[in-house]
Amino acid sequence: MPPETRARTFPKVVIMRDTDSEQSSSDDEQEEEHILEQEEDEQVVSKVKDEEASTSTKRKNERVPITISLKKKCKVCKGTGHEAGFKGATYIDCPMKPCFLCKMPGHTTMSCPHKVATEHGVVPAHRKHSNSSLGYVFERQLKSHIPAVSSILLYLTLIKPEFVIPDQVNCAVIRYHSRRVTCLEFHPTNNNILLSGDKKGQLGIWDFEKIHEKTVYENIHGCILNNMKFNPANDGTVYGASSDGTVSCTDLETGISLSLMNLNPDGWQGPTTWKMLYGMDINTERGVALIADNFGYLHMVDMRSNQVIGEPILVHKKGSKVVGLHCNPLQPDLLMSCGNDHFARLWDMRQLKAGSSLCNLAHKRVVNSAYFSPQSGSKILTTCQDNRIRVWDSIFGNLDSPSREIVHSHDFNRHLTPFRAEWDPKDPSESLVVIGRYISENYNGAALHPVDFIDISTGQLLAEVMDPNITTISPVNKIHPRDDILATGSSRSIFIWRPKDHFETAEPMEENKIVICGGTPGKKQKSKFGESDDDSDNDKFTKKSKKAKSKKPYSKSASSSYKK
DNA sequence: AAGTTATGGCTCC
DNA sequence: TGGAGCCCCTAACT
Repeated sequence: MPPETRARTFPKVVIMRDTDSEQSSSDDEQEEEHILEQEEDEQVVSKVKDEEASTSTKRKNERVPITISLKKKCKVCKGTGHEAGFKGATYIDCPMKPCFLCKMPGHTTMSCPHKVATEHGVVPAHRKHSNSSLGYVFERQLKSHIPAVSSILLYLTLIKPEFVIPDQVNCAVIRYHSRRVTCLEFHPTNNNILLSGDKKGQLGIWDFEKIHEKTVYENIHGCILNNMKFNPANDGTVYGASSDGTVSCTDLETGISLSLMNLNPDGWQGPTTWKMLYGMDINTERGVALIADNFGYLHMVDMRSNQVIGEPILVHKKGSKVVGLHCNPLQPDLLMSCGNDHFARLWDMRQLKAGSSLCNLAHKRVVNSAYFSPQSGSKILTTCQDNRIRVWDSIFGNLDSPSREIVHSHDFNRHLTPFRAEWDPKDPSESLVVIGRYISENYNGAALHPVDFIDISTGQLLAEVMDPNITTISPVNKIHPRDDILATGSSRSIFIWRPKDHFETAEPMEENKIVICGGTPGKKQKSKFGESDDDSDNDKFTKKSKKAKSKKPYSKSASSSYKK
């Protein structure tokens, strides 16, 4: 499928704004004065209009002293002469602050070299070939697992497959959850089932083919469901790690849940003692669930006996949150953790004790996620709050510094679920990655937050998918393990995306399927999504859009923009 | 319909 | 090492 070029409309707008803001922000004093004068003029005209039109001629001469107090004041730096904030759908940065995107001083987001980048800013690798301790420990074992795979992978990396980007919303459940979505997981064997967790601790199960088949289990956790994982031995149950300090094992059919671990048996004793669980993964070989808390500790639960194993192990700075755990897909004894101490760390499960990490990957800020590549397990992908995605091309190479740093806007507002770059598990070249974008784009006058597809071998932005109906930020994304499907969690809603092809080749003008759930309809969503809100009451949870017309926004134009 | 709130991390002392 | 105060693109509620 030939890649499309990006719609020209909004970069144009951006560039014009860009020029404006550049002038006002970076010119020398002389010019600045001139600009201020202009601004004052504008202000005065309106002021004069408002006040006394009759004396306007007389006032004209007194303009300068009056208007000084009317100068634009920046709400960010409180300085004068410029203003930060939205101008329509375009956000104008405060020029006194470092770039909001790349964090470097001297320019704003608008003029950032990493913005509107077909190639995001990429720091190239220094390719030293030193052997890490990890190499010694795991290389032989791991490599013996994948001799054929690795050579094929090398080949495929050189000859990249055509990426298939799910760029159009196929169906959605609006206001499905009562709080923002925190995690998504596709069912390991049933292609149509998507699980979702939310900030309240609820677990949603949705069959997105039979879109009305959806359930929410409300009583499994008391607050944020941070991570979910399926038990490979039994895909009828799912494990959950929650900020309520418990690990759950839930039967998907019945919703009956076991609590495998409770770190707060004595209830609430204040914030200094309350334990929360974040990172989680399953070590299949050992039959254990690994869970990490907000005090820096790793816990283990035996999945057969449902008993806690051993004592918690300090894996990150004491008192810091461990937000991510991942077992290597080919060598489950190789574990990676990441957290608020600005590190991602590699561990050997066979000798797991405080301070015994094989390797520590330094980051500038909190690491939201750290994943091994899904097929060979030999690459590492991390998402850090310094607005950079980091890639290590080989765990056997030099791990002192990443192979690439890709600048990408995901430095998140505290009220959002942390962004995590996620691999496409189907991509044999292990280079396609999806991540939601925090910063908005002016898209035909609307500020939208796209979901980005990035080629992490080059840093290239392959596609940015968006939909005029999704006005909220989409921090949670997951690519289907077998189908060309993207699932997005945005605020309380969930969206399923498929490639344009799907709509063209499927039965003509396939109906888009939108289910609107209960709760007070948000203003925005009401107008954007509903044909009307009326009949949502009869079918207290569900609603289906009836006409292709009403889904116009979904059917063309706005969904995607490819870059070559 | 402006104001409120839930919140996390960073910086500064 | 701990707490107060700050913070730039939230979203949903009153």
